[in-house]
Amino acid sequence: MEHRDKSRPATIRDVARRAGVSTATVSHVLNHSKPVRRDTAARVERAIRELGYQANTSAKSLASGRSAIVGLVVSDIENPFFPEVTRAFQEAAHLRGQETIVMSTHYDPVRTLDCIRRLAALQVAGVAVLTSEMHQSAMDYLARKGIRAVYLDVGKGGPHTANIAVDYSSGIRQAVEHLRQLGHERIAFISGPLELVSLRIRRDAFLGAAAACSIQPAVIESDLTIRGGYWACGRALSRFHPTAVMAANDLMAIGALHAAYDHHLHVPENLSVAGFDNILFSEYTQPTLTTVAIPRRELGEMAFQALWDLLSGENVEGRNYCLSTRLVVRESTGPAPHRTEPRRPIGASATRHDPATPGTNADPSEP
Amino acid sequence: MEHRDKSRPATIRDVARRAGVSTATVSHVLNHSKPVRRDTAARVERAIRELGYQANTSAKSLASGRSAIVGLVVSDIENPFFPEVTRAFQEAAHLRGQETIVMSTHYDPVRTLDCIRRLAALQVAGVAVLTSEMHQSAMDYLARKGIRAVYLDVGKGGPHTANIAVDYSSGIRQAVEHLRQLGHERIAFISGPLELVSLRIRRDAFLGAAAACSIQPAVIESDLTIRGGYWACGRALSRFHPTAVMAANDLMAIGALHAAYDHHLHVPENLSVAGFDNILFSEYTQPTLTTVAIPRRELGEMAFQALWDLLSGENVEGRNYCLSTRLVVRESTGPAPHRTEPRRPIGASATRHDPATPGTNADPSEP
DNA sequence: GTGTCAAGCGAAATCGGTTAGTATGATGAG
DNA sequence: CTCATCATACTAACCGATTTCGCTTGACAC
Repeated sequence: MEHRDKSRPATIRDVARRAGVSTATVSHVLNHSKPVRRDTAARVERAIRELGYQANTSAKSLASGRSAIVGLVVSDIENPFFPEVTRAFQEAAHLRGQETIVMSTHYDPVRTLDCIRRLAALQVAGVAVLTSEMHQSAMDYLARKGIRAVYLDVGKGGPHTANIAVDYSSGIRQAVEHLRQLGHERIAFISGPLELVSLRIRRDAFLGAAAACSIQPAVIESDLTIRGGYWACGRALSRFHPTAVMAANDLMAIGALHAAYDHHLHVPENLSVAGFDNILFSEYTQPTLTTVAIPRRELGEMAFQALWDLLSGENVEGRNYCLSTRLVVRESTGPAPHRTEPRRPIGASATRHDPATPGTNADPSEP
Repeated sequence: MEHRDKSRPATIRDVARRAGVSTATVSHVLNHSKPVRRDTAARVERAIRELGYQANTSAKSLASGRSAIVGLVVSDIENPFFPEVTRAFQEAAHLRGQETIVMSTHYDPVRTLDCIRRLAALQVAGVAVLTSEMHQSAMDYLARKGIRAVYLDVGKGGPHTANIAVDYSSGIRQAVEHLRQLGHERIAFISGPLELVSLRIRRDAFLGAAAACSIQPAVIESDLTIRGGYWACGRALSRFHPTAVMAANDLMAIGALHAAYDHHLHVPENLSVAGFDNILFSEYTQPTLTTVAIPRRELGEMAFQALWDLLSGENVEGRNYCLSTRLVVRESTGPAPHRTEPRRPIGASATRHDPATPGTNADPSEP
């Protein structure tokens, strides 16, 4: 029971007075910034406990020039991919006594810069930018301000910056080879907007793998949403006649699943579908989705770890980290329909439910 | 081109010097805290622009006693329900120049208190606690520290606190009545852990509505996950033989959909399924999910608005806000199977994929 | 011309920490 | 016994804003 309780919170001076030491000593006990004799430290700690003292973070960061807050910039917090990354990052940060401010850019480079500016104004110690949608100016800005930064998929780390490279190719190659082994020879790739760096990378990985397997590829650009995947798959089916489609993220793959359904195509008997990301829901679609997993928890943890290394080491030249991806085979991929057979069965026998399902489109057959 | 650029960032003193005024005046121009003559203000603003001055937030919050950061505490950032709420909140906050720190409690009251403590240490101006899983002590803590707070579903707002009440009952009643009109008389309710306040509220709403419609209810407790919903639905089917199940959230409803599938039950011909939350994916399940929508954007915006009112007004007695829910009918609910017929069809004719059985079920029309 | 009042502005204290630089006492060597 | 040396702890100058209080000035009434 402290009489201070009812007035304002205890300050470092209160603690110092009660422990019979100076504020400097209290500070050193708190931060282990200089050795303090055991018994002195004990007295200080006791005083801290008795007063329920909690350091004022504003004062701390004003005096020290850095706050105990780090920034995390992601593309889209509503894409189920990111909350998991965020959580892992945040938990790792918490273990080091750092709080995290999360900001979402919605894939817009201008917003990315805005977020970075706002974070800089908060005196954050460091920033992890887990979106590739960003102009060079954003990186320059952080470098100029001396703010440590971790990036995703953007070249090499430099001084005060690290980079995490996701090895999209390996997972995508696995997926393509998997499809090839199942006999697929025409595969459509549903990409996201190709002005986005990370999507160009995925597309190129796909094209590379396809070439290596002598598969005939097609690329359709869409917008990363379920609707976009639906639309793109419909388009691919009518123009390209693939036996399999692969989407650049799971949301679009889910859209593709629906498109197949509306085209009276069984998945995987008549059409194989593969996704990318391995979001939680990919395990619960009908049929469950074959997809390329990118380890989200690891990504979040690695991002913070990289940032922490930059923060704690002096002049650490930024390292480069790498994260691999791998194929997860589920039900949505299967053997390619036999070549000589028509790929699309006719009539009700292909429908999944009651044929009167609304939204059923006319048979999208092509010449 | 400022020569300061290469040294340290400009301070308020630099601005004052350049504008030929005192720091006090600069501060007043910045915060409109006192009237300043137009031409003086113009000089100050010009200096600010020329120096690229950005106020140091740490200093600001140290001096003023509050930071421009607000806290948002949610139950589970990985549940797709919350990112959307978060985003709306964050955008509303941004419009008022506030940054947001989001923390996730995973439905654990102890963590909730921990989050609140950490936020308090950051001198946040206010906190929105959008989880009901919290002990009284957490609210007391905030009250004692004088931190403005907005709560969800916990009684009335008090001094410096507001409350948002979600009207679960209306949406749930709509759902129950909807099912009753379709002829359902035995409905199982898949609840989440009943030690959680918000789930007791939902269960009670369900039981109340069921009683009013003379429906025979059953309640099964589960854990809010897809797996949990799967398990609970299986259990309900074997023990209670419902013609419809309603889940306390969409994730469990999705699990129920899968359970029905594995029990060879068509949805909705043999079993109707309804969810709660209207998460994005409920629109893309197979079949699409009938569910009770709770307006997420509105919730986020309302939460911030309530907080802002508490922050800007003096001594505003906390208001009570209310948010209504409404039923969204999709494909997963349909007429109850005819009473005199067996509820569970036998054999392959009930499977989803085998198409050879159009019209397998009796005409579900009622007498 | 004088008194009153408000508006506009500045000097300086303040917020609660950090951290150089310095003082103190104990210890050991010469 | 004296003087470095070392380990500890203190003094006090910051960090960059806000905010109180008092001073100057000009407008206006009488």
